[in-house]
Order: sequence, then structure tokens, then C-alpha cells
Amino acid sequence: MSEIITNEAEGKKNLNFIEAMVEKDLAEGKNGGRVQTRFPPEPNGYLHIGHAKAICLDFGIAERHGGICNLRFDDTNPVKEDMEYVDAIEEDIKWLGFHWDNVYYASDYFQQLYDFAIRLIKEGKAYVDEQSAEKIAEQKGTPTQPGVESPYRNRPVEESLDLFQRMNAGEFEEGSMTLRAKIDMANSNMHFRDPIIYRILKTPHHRTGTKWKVYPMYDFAHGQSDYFEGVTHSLCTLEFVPHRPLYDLFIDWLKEGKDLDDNRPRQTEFNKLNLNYTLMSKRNLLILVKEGLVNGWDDPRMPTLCGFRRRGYSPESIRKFVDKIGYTTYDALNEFSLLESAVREDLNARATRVSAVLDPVKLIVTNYPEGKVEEMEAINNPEDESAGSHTIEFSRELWMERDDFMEDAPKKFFRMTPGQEVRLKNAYIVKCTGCKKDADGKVIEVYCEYDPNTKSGMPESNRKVKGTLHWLSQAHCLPAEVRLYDRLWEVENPRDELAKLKEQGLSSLDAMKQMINPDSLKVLTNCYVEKYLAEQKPLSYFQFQRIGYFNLDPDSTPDHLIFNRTVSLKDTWNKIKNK
RNA sequence: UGUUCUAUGGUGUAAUGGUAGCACAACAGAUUCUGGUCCUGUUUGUCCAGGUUCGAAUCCUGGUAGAACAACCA
Repeated sequence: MSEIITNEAEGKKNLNFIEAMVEKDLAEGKNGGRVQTRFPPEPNGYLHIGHAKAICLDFGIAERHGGICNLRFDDTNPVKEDMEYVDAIEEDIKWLGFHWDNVYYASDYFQQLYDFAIRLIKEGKAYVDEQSAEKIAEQKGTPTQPGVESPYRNRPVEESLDLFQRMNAGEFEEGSMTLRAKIDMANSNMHFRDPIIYRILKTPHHRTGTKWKVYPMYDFAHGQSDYFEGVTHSLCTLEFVPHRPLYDLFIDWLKEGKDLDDNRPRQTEFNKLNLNYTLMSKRNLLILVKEGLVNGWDDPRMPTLCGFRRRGYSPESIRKFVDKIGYTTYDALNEFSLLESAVREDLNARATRVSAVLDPVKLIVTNYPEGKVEEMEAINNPEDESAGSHTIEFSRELWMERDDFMEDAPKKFFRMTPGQEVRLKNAYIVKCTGCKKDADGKVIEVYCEYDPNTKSGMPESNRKVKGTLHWLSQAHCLPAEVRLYDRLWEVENPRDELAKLKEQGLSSLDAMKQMINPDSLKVLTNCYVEKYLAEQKPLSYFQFQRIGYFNLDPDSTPDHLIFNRTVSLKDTWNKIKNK
């Protein structure tokens, strides 16, 4: 009985449509009851959070259904690709917490693909075209008008065969000839209008060197690669929907009806990730990096996985986010705040609480003995008792946050203002007694008196005060640089805005310069942090209490501490203040 | 004026012919030695018009709106 209930409960899982399909295929015994996926990046740039969405699906489905998922580099265009990217991609996938069964390269199949092309020529299904790119584009027609056939379309098989072999021997210049599949120049699907399947490229390939002079196009490589590997479910994003009939056709031609009909990979498309205030396309990210608009692929403002890593996002937070947005066929624009809620949720459980003063002003506890130092206990994480605690020194001369003092404060200001009591976190309750200002009226010192009976943990310490402030002992803290990040783009939908500006004749670079947020990076050089932070590992997760989540930048040194703000804490006071 | 695809609160996503639910956001409150977290509550939705059905977010028809497709990129 209980088993039945369990099964029913499992049956009610809200699976996304792809995973539901996989389960159905499995139940029906398709592909011999196997599940095999692949993650197929082109090694021409760094992975971004949109790839994380695909990675979670490809690897996740294999993991959850006893299948396998391979990493396959789609390296059919040596002009754009590089081993640097191969290494970075592998690192990012591992960081996200996934592992592949095998690493493959589309270039592993260059010989098989070439042989297949030869076969198609012999079967009269492919021909060598000697027209220019412009001419071919012109003859292609438009989505509403049929194309016209190339004059080379019906040339003798032997001629195409000879030319294709000589193309690969390096006898012809780049751009002078292509191999085209003979399909249908009038088809309503543009991809069926005799697609180019091979082109001449003389740039050495990062893996095969100068062995090949002709390279297969995506459409002629992807489906066949899936087939060679035994992929069952070929998952990709929505823009490949029009390619699917071609994907199927080339596999049909390849199989020659030898296999059972269901023993083949099938392509299924899902919506790619769009995030507001975020530009995702690799092409444009490359421009940002090359033009120095950001400081490299791992700039914490970048949507790359290495950027998020350096910003202080945990892999778990990214997976959590991907989980929340789901997979559909609707071209959605997700709110960045959902990502932020995911990282706050994860870091709340994970981050060590410390004190840091980002905009310091002196706080003097006037009735505290000069020279006296007390070690106070600071809980590392109230959400996790096992995280323990560390000590923080208290003394007469402290640093406090400038924002935490107001001489004339509104009623709801529960912080330091003359006559009002506040708790100094982990220490004493103090009463503000006044401040000192310079000639310009700027507050340079704040004064308070402490109540010795209110030390944290003491019996009388539980008196209620509305505010609790963080602080640092001037003699016992360290200077630090803190980098505050804001959104890189000022417009909510930079993808569409970029397209609009380009239509107006702007270059990508100029359009991006127009949309970029000039205040996306604020460097604070006059900050203080606890001594405790002197010897922490790079990329460790911290919460600067009452401020936000921060992590130690990889460039940080003990002599020059650098922290990146991952995300601020939710700030209710800021809302009240601005009402 | 082609083909293909899509449409559920502000955003994203469930409901697979049977009580429109969840998360984020927003708002209000309670708790708090973080104005954080945790907790409670509130507001807001099936693009439109027909049809099928006892019953439609779901199926059908027609609109409307949006997207993708015309690289020797992937």
C-alpha cells in the first residue's frame, strides 16, 4: 500500500516537458531503453550562465535516469576556436558540479564526415558550387520567395567528386568553392535550399592542424556526431527549431535505412536563458573583453560562469536558479532578482559572518578605559551551529559606518543619534552622546557611553534596544579594498536595445557604449575589515554583517586585501528611508 | 506578405478535460544582539471571439500579439 502511495507521489512530480518526454521514451523502450545526452559547446569563448541552463539539463537528465552525458566540443570552425577555451569550458563544468562520461570532439569525425560527403556526391545528393558567397545568397531567395538553382547544381558526379577532393588537397582558395547538399531551392524552410555543407578553410585547426582544408558546417556535423556517439536525446535551444528537419534528413541519408527507426537521436528544443539587464551572447561578450569595457572574461560584472565565480556566486546558487526558471518553449525574459534571491538563499546558509566598515567614521566610547582590550565572541553563522565562532577585539576607539549616525534623525532611525541607545553587536549597549564636526560640517567623530552590565552574554544584557550596529576596533582591524558592483547595463533588455541601435546604423561597440552603466563598478579603498579575514582562502564566502555577501578576490594579498560584493543584503531600511 | 513556434498575476513557472497552485517581486505584520534570516498575512493572472463538452488554461476554428528562419557561424 505504501509503495503505491510513493509511486503516486512520484508520478506527481512536476517535470519539465523534456524530462517528461525522456521518461516516456524510457518507459516505451525507445532507443533500447537508453538515455544519452551531450553538452556540445563550441570552444570559441567562455561559458556563460545561459550555458549553465543547458548543462544542468544535459547532465542532469543523464544523472537522474541512469544515462550518460558526454562533453563534445563542436569544433568545426578553426577560425574561431582555441584550446584556451577548451580548458576553461572543462573547468567551468566541473565547478558547477557535473562530470562527463567522455570528452569528444566533432573533429574526431572529420574523416567519417568526409567519407559521407563523398558518398553523397556519388549518390547525386551533393555538388560542388563555384559561385561566390554573394551569388549563392542572392539565389537563396527570401523566406517569402523561392530561390533559384545554381548553374552547377546538375554538373556531372565525377566533376564534383574530383573538385571536392582537390578542394581538400588545398588546390583552391578559401571562398572559391563549396560543397552543397542537393535538396530543394523552393522549400519554405530556408535551410533546405541546398545548404552549404563543406567550405574551404586554410586556418590550422587547434586539434587537426593542417590535415584538412575543408571543414563541415554545423548542420552537416552535429546530427551525424550525435548519431556516431549514440546520443538519444539531442537537446538544444529554440533557434535550432528550423534546423531540425535537416538534422533528421542527414541522419536518414547516413543510415540508409539500416537501423530500426527508433534507434536514432532526436532533437528537442527548449528556451534559452534571457536575463534582464544582462547581455548574454558570446559574440558581444567577446567585444566587451577585447575593447576593454570590462576587465576580462572573469570580470565580476560578466554573465560568464568565471565572472559569477569571481563575483562570489556559489555553483549551488546557479543550479538553484536554473532549477527555478524551468524549461519551456516560451521565449521568456527572467528577472535578475530571481538569481539574486537564489544566491542570497544559498549564501545565507554558507557564508561566514564578519564585520567590515566600508565608509568609516570614528566612534569613541568615552567611558571605556583607554588601553583596555576585550575579546568578544562572534558567531560564524547563526544558520549553522557547527560553523563555530571567532573572536573580535573591542576597545575604546572604534570604527563605525557613517550611515549609522544621524545628528537629527527621524523616528524610525534605530541607529546612533544623540540620546539613543543601540547595541554594538557582540559587545555592549551604548548611548550616543554627540559628535564632532570639521569646518565643513562633516562628522569626524561620534561619541557614546557604554553600559558595562550589558556585555553580550551577561545576565543583564538582554535589555531591548531597537538597533544593533557593527563596528571594528581601530587598533585591531585591517585596511581593505572593497569593490561594489552594479548592473553592467542600464537598459532592461540590452539584447533588444542593441538590435535597435544597430538598426539605426551604430556598430555593436558604439551601441554597447551607449547602453553601458558607467557606475557598474565602484572601488572603495578606505575600508576596514576584521583581522580574522587576513588569512582566508581566495573565493571564500563571507557576509559582511548588515551590508551584504562578499568574497575574497583571487588578486587579494595579505598586504592588500580585496573583496568583491556578490550581492547586498535585503535592505528594508533603505526602503523606509526613501519613502 | 511564406514556414515554424509561442501566449497563465509585475516576472518566471505548475495544473496533461475536473477547486488556477508555487517561487521571485511588491505590500503589511510578528520575531530578531544583522532593518539579514525564519514566520504569518495581503494584492495581482488563463491574449480576444466563437465552437466541442455536464465541465475548457487545457481540445477545435478564426483573430490579435510576439519570436525564429534568408552566415562559406554554431
